Amino acid sequence: MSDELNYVLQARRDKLAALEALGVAPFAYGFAREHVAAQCAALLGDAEEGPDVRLAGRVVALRAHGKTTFAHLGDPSGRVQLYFKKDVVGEAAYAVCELLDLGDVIGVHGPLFRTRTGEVTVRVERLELLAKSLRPLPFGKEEVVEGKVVRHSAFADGEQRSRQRYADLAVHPEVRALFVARSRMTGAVRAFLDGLDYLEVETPVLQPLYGGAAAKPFVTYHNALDMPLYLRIADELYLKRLVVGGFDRVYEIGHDFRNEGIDRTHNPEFTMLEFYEAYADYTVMMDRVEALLIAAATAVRDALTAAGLATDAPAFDPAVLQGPFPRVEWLPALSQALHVPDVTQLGDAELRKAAEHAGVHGVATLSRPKLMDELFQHHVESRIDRPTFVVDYPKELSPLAKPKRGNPALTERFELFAKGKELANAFSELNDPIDQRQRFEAQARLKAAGDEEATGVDEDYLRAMEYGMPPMGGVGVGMDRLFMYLTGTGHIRDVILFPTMRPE
RNA sequence: GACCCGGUAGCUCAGUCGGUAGAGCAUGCGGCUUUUAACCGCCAGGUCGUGGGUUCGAUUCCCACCCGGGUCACCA
Repeated sequence: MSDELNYVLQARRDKLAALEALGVAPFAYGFAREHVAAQCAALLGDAEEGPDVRLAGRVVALRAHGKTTFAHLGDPSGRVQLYFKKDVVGEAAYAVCELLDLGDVIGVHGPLFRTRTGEVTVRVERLELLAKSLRPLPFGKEEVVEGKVVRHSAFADGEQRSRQRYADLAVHPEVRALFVARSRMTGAVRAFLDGLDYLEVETPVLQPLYGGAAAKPFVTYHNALDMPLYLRIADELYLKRLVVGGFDRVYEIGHDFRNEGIDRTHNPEFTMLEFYEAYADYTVMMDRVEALLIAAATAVRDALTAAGLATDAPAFDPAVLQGPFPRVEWLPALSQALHVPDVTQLGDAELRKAAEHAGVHGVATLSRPKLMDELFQHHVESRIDRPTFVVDYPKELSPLAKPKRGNPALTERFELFAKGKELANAFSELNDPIDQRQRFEAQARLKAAGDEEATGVDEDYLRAMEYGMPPMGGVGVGMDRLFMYLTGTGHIRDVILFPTMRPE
């Protein structure tokens, strides 16, 4: 696509000049809006003629008939039809009307009435151009078939919709509604945690050491300090420092950054919720996660319903909105899936055979715990549909969790799965500084051996822990993926306003 | 990283078994004072992703690259 002034763009420039010749300022400073589109139906009621309204928004449909013009004005609340009649608005204003384009931002003033076909309409008496659109928005034509909006020649190129999200939003009310729902979801999560006396905090994005997860970081450089800094891969270690300091319940919603591939479930920067609660173990956190998910689902459902977008997405599913969610234990669930009494009693050969049968790649090189993890993913996780807690992971798979009371081979850890995808991960958090140091040192050895995802020893964090860290439960929830799940969205790009993309 | 698919007008797409391309909508002009995918008529609009090769001739065939999508691999 050329950015040069082609004939379409040139036509808009010509109209701009024509408007200026008429003495119309094409870019205004403001407008005293008094109503929104969605109010109009109620204001008119059953009457044929209604009160005056003052509306502002974008011209989203335009049908000129000579000395009469119909248009639709779109604003955040919806859309309403406009009727311009030369006899009503006058010669001068009608001349402006004839220079309107799809996409122009205008303000109108006039009484409501009902057209012959029954549509609530503004009989425009005054028209103000607020911003001339010099580049055509990719509006598709719409028709209503059996109550549903059918869009023709739509703006369908997913790449361009992501790159030019402003245009995507401008022409797709349902995309706006989706992102409103996302904001409502975040708001509901905040309200939920605030209601439990959690404190929302902000911790460093730029960190001298990265940790709290296994991932490759982004590296940047601070000139004045003359040192590299890492963009955080997790919030965990700073939030737990705050619990040491006496903030018993803290949470943060912010971006983490991981220098990995981009696909339908991965964006290099993504929104993570982490929350930590002193004196709570993982069973308490399970209750929190369940209530939080229900609050999030309710908010999404309400927002989509308000926008007229009721769907069969999980946010509308009673099994999601009510709970309690089933809880299954990791080892028994795997044993049952493999039809064996106890998966831990299987020999290495049997495990490998089972893994191979499940389609796992590189079976020969995998350790026992990793084999079992692969089998679990294939046979259990991927088949979980309704939200389900999986609890008590093998110790080898959960280096950051405390051992399970009464069974040190397991850890007090749970993950929440739904539709085969992980929605939350949580532990009874490790608070033993001696154990923690050993784990850091193991990581440091891996890093020294070339593991890019291993972290180093965080001496400052150990110092904090040595002062005495209360026992606590901690949870991480990927907000993008949670929202994808609740709305049934298949691509993370579609739930992030400006996803990371290569420049054009 | 591997493999597969795609990139043609402002938008959505068709097409050329190799002879520099079409449709619908949008745009422009004319008509129309209750239309709603408005309608009727006319006109215009394209370095066919980029670079190279083969060829008398490439948008079409070949190679490389760029961008996007998908599958797989990798992955707290």
